[in-house]
Formats: sequence, structure tokens, C-alpha cells
Amino acid sequence: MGRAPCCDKENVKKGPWSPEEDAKLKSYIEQNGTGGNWIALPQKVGLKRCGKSCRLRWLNYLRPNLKHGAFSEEEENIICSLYIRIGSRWSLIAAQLPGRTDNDIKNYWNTKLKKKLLGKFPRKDDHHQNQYTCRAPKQDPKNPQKILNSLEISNGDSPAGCRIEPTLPAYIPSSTEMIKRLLPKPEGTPLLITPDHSLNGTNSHLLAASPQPSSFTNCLSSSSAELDDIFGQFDSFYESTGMSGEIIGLLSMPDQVINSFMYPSMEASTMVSYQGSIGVNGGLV
DNA sequence: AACAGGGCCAACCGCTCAAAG
DNA sequence: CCTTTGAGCGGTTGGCCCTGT
Repeated sequence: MGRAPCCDKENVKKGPWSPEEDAKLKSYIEQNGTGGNWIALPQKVGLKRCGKSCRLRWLNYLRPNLKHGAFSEEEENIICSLYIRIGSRWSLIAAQLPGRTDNDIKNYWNTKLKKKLLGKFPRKDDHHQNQYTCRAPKQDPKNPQKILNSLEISNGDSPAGCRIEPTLPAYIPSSTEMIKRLLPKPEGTPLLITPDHSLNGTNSHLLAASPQPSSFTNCLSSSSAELDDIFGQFDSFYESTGMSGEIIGLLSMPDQVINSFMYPSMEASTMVSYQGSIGVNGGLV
């Protein structure tokens, strides 16, 4: 039953790769390819490494045409834009940046871009560590490009059915240009904004850009199942009408509205909603 | 010069899903 | 149909390096 064992875990080398190991692996793959079987590769190459380790080393460091230098401004913009839309799908983001690996992008985001982006938007109140949780669309394993094909980086439109809940602390955007990028709805788009009580105690928020906000105002509750149902209603609505729209995760709204959501005095069952529309500069009206 | 702290990044860990048997 | 493994992915860690004190 099952396949042959992967590798002798007791007898594999871990830690940094030596130049000799790199040379062996590179030379073998360049001459013979991977053979579609990473687990068998170390033995063929003559390395005391796990197949997974070989795969990682090849993909992240040894394979040809990899860029190792600093990221360009254009690359940064692409990463930011995609992260906001699809979350931490590093492999999908990497697919849009030739020569960059998912590991590279992930490291770059975690060490530089995240701080850079958040630094532009000082938080109103530091002890409110509010997080938006992300429900970007599940990748289709048969067609990983499907999501990306529906993305258009520059114009602010979002993929159909994409639910974007970036894991970013709540903040009030201060840059008009960034507001437009983060809240890329056309002027006049109606909005429904409600606290997401499904994330009990975190004061996270669920934001929705809806063509019919009033119809959803009264159906929110603390149950994540019901929130899923609401997402479903949005999906159905957009599908049946062909209109574009999705859940969005970043907002710009008046202080008093922010405050009414931020402060944790609400009961879990309390429902607060805000209805408005996106104004000329991306702010709420 | 010595140490602490933070940044950076390669590599590992652990999970999910599909495929092999 | 069930169990086990492989591939791929995102999250996390550990160690090196740099900078400030």
C-alpha cells in the first residue's frame, strides 16, 4: 500500500548548501532535467539531501534567469497591488515577476514592503491591532493562472468573485492616490460597511461594495456561517447581473464612523452598519 | 573592542491536495 | 475506496551581518 519511502530522514544533510553541492545539483539538472521526481533526484545526483531541499535550492537559487538584486519600483508596485487583491499568494505574485521567486517576494514583503506601506498610513490608535483577514479566492489547482488572468494590475478593477481581506492593521489612509489604489471602486459605488463579529474580540471589519447595500443591511450577525451566506449573496448577485463588485478590505471613512467600529464596547450581536458611496477621491460620501 | 538589537534571507517546517498503489 | 506519499505552497526560524551604543 502506498509509495516507497521518501528519503532516509535520519541520513540527510540539513542547513546551508556548499558550493560543491550546488555545482552537483546544477550540473545534473542542466544535463538531465529533474525527471519529474524530486525525491529520486538526490540519489541520482549523489547528494545526501532530501528531495524537497533539492527542489527548493534549485527553484530559489540555482535555476537560470533568476534575479538576485534589489527590487525595482515597478516590481514593488506590482507586489503591493497584487498583495492587496489576492493576499499572501506568493507563488501567484511571483508568476507575475519574471526572475523572482515566491521566497524572494515573501521575504521582501515581510522585511521591507510591509513596513514601507504601513509607514505611509500611521494608525489612528496603536493599541487597536485590528486585522482584516483575507479570503482571496481559492486557487484552482487545475488552472492556477485563472485568478491572475482575471486581475488587471493597473486599473483598479478586481477579479470577479474575489474577496479581498488583506491582513493589514486598520488605518486611515492619508494619500489620495493610495486611497484610489486601495479602494478601487468607481465614484458613486454604494458601500455597506459593517463590523465582522465572526472574529470575536478582534474588532475586525467586513467591508462590502455592493450595488444594493440596503438589502444586506439587516442580515448581518455574529455567525461566520451567516457571513458566508452574505458573501454568497454577493457572488450570486454579481453573477446574475454581470455587474462587478466584491468584498473589499480597506476603507476611508469619517472619524466618528471609524470610532464607532473600533471601540470594543459592542456586544457580539450588536449590528452597526454604515452606508455611503465612494466619492471623487476614493473617500466615503 | 565588545555587546545588543534589528534586518535580511536561505532553508526548514508543516499543511493541503492530488496521485500512486 | 482507503492509505500513504509527492509536490507545492505559505509560514516560520536560525544564523549571519550591519549598525548603534
